[in-house]
Amino acid sequence: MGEKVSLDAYLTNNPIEGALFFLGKKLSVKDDKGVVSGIIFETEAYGGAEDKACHGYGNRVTPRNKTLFQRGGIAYVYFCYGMHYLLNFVLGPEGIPMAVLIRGVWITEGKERVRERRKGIPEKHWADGPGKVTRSFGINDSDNGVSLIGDRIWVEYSGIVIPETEIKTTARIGVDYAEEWAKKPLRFVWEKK
DNA sequence: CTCTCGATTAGCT
DNA sequence: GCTAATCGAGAGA
Repeated sequence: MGEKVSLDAYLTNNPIEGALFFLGKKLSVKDDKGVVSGIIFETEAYGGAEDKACHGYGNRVTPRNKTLFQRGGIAYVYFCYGMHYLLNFVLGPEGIPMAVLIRGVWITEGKERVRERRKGIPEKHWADGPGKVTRSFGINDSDNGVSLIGDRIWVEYSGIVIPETEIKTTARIGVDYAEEWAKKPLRFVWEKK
């Protein structure tokens, strides 16, 4: 079992640094039936207040996004498209809206549990999208604001060091409305060779 | 109060 | 590649 990622890693004020940092790390979520874990392979960087694709754009605080303005090290979970929960890791000091969207995870532990939750879906597609990640891990709005260094959700060092050549950088997905921010290269995918 | 649309997914053509 | 599914947040009246 790897060392748990401590609070310091979440307090960066650079969302790109955060998004790259969490690639290759191991995410775990525990409930009364056990633990599901997996390696994060796709992330996107959001924030701060200038990012038109970020829910905290212009420092606009609303009931939904207030978690995003809290200090890093907690989960920002929100409901989207009427049917999906999306998981983010909040970054930075209090007052600055920054986060990493967790878009893809390779499930490594608790597979029986995920097989049940993702019934009928091939393993390859269990968690290869942000809404699929939350379904595989059983995350919902009750996890909004939960610590990422706690007993429910946590992240560990996996021992993996990803060669820079295996990290693909692209524009973020689904943010076409964000004008010039829609095209910025803030999505990071580990394409394992 | 009303209306629009979204940090998506799965299934079909 | 195309689109139905599905509903709450947020903005404006």
